[in-house]
Amino acid sequence: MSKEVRVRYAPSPTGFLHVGGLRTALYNFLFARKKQGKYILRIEDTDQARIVPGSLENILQTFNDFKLNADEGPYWQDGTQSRGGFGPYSQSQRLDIYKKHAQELIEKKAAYYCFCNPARLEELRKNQEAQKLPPKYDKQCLTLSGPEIEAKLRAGESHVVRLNVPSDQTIRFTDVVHGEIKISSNEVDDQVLLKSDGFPTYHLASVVDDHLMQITHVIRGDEWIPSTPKHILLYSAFGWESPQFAHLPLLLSKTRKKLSKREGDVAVRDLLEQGYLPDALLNFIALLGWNPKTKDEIFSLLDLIEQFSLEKVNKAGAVFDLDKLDWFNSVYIRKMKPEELFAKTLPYLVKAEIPVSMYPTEFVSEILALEKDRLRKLSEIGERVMYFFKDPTYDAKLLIWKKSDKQIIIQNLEKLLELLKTTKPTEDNIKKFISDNEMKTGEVLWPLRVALTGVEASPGPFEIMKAFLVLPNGREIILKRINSAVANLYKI
RNA sequence: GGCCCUAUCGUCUAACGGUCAGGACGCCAGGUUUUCAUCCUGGUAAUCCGGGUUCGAUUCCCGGUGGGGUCACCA
Repeated sequence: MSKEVRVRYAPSPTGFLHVGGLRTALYNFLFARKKQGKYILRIEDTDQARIVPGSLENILQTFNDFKLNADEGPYWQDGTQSRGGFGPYSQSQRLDIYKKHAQELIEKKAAYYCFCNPARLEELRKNQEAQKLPPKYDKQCLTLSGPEIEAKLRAGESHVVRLNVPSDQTIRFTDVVHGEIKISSNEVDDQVLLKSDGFPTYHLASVVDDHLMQITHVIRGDEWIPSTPKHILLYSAFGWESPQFAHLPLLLSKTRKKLSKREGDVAVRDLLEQGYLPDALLNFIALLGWNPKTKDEIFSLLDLIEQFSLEKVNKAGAVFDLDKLDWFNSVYIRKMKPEELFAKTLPYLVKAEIPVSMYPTEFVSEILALEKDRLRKLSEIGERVMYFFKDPTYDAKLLIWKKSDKQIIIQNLEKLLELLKTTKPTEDNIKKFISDNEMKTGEVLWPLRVALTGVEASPGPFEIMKAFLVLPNGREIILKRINSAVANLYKI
């Protein structure tokens, strides 16, 4: 019986969640669910200067939107409280734990006090760069004697605690996705573990927490590979067993650079605001760097859990391509139930300043049903349906179908107006009218559609009229628009 | 620059060492439609290069090249 799988996603509250972070969280979540283990959310707020107020709430809100809720971690919308038996889950509330462990490392000679000031470190680095050497701390403070250290500490000198990296060792670990990775310890810097403000750096905090929280698999981005040796060193200094590491291929921008918060459109919140559906985004993102080797590509969260395995994660970075996301999104929009489409689209109609509340629900539902197959993002809805709410303005030449004759178009529309005085504008009636008068369908339906919409591409005229007829004054609107089309035609 | 990771269509990717190198998005063409979208048909397009190993390399090994990441008292 192997022990329970425990994984974590550990964001720092320094800004909005971006798609790379979302994917890392998703893989952690999927792996935990697949293995019937626990998914833990831990907040890495050890850099006081970089904390952005409100970003924690924002991150929690975003996960909630995706239904990627953690089994343990801070409560949603309340980062100060924890649930789960390994809390607190915010590192800023675990300072004494890190201090204690740093102390332990010092006693074991695996770490040491360093009193060097920033100016000296800066100079050291400059010299090394000038000599084309890799910048590393020179272990000067390691030569300090016990009494010297005592005196400095008593005098309250500012200090940090550094990892004492041994020389000439090969540090190796087996990565679940990359296989064996090895690095010479000579490449590893004496990393600061405890900062002068008493806060730990990522390296100390994450190793201590991962151990204390009994994390079995560390699933994180590839950018962490170079610092993993430091973590391995820490685990062995403490005498702890290392968790399994799985480093995920990076998500790249179109320019093949690591996706960063500074680049537009990668903030998950922005994508949601543009009307990408959480399920579509999750589906798309899941397939970036992993795939279940099936023919189908449409997966619900449940499907993903069932299919997921770390062994199928690829090694090379993947470009985040909006085109394919658009396609996924349109697939998910088409699958939506009418009520759901209505609810999710409403905010976008309001944003487009369409006075939805002044119209019958049935009317709005009707027009949404018409646009459903055509939408790629919910944010497009406003401009697409505007003609239902506002008489269109358009170039009258658009009314003339292909190379047909203007006079014929005018004639046809006038005859149609005559008919509609006494007949309902339904598909059956108009089709009968067209065949009775031996008209070319294009010479009636095209101008009719343009008269109603003013645009080159839209749903068909019958469907549009059917929607209008839901309105008490629908018939008048239809007649008015045809009339004005005829008037416009006379002017050209 | 050092170190590390990586390499199949434009993009996401599939292929026990033996396939006409497959699928999806995009794009193009055709069909359906008054138009658009949906839907259906078809098409376009890839194994980075050079050495090995092997009867046989996309696949294994080495080198090169390209790309990326990382070198903080940030994560």
